Amino acid sequence: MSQTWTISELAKEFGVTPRTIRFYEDEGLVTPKRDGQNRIYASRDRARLAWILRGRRVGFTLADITEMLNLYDLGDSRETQRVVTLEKCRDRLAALESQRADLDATIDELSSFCRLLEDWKAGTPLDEIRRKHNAKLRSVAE
Amino acid sequence: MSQTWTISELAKEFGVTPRTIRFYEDEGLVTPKRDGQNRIYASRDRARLAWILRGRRVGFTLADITEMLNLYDLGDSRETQRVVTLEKCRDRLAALESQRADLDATIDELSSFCRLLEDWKAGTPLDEIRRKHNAKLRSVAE
DNA sequence: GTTTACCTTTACGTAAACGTCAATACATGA
DNA sequence: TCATGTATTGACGTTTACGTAAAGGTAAAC
Repeated sequence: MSQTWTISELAKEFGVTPRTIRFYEDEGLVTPKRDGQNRIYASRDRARLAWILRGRRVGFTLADITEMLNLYDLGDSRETQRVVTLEKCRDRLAALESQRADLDATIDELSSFCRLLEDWKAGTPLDEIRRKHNAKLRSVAE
Repeated sequence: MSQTWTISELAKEFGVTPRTIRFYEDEGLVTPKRDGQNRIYASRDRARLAWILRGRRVGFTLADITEMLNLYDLGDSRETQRVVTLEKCRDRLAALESQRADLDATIDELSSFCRLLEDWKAGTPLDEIRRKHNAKLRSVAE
């Protein structure tokens, strides 16, 4: 038989509270089985939970995550339904990749500033540092 | 003299409402000059606004963004202060890069599913598709 | 001069994503 | 059997990030 988990085991593993997991259940994101009145989570629930939390970390709302999980849940093979799913899937991918561009730009800018701070540390005169680093930073920092 | 903008010009350009920009001012994220009682925004404000909105798009809270902008605002050259700033800056970068790993993983998984849908479209029998695509997807989708 | 079109402040409203009791059930070890 | 620990279901509270009137100032257009 395959492995199962209790709510607090998963909560501890993923660093969230049981309340959070129950909330996701209320929202229909996970659907654990029951042992009496206690919830028991199978590996599917665990995987979905991991997916939800990763989605949350990258800034998606639960509504977004719900939609993406629903994409996976497409069970039937109806052609039109599958085509719609594929479309939504591609839209989501486009959003994710646009977000990655934003993320890269943010990383670039912050690491530029980081290098400026490191140079400064070395005791270089201020105007030389200014010459070395572009004007993009100053436009934000004044 | 350098260019300036009104609140609604910036709102329109960045696709937010004036209310949002005023809110950011309340939070101390932008500090426009005044012409009488009307706000006038310089290029510094504009750049900061762009930074804020990009940070928002990648999932940071305004508190996070405030902290990052404060890093830039370091004006004095006190050594200990600068070292602390550099540390925070590196912490932020680590967070951003960890977030990018999450994002990449999400993109990978979603594009895998996308390819599965495309294969299915081609009319391949179901069990062949299952063989072709790994078990990772099924663990979420059942 | 008054309508139109913006701007302003103040203040209460709201949706999302949980936190935090409170009251209760159930198993288990002392 | 009684306490301890963990589970449950409501139900209300909280924070974030603005939305949405309400009530008014100012300046150009008609």
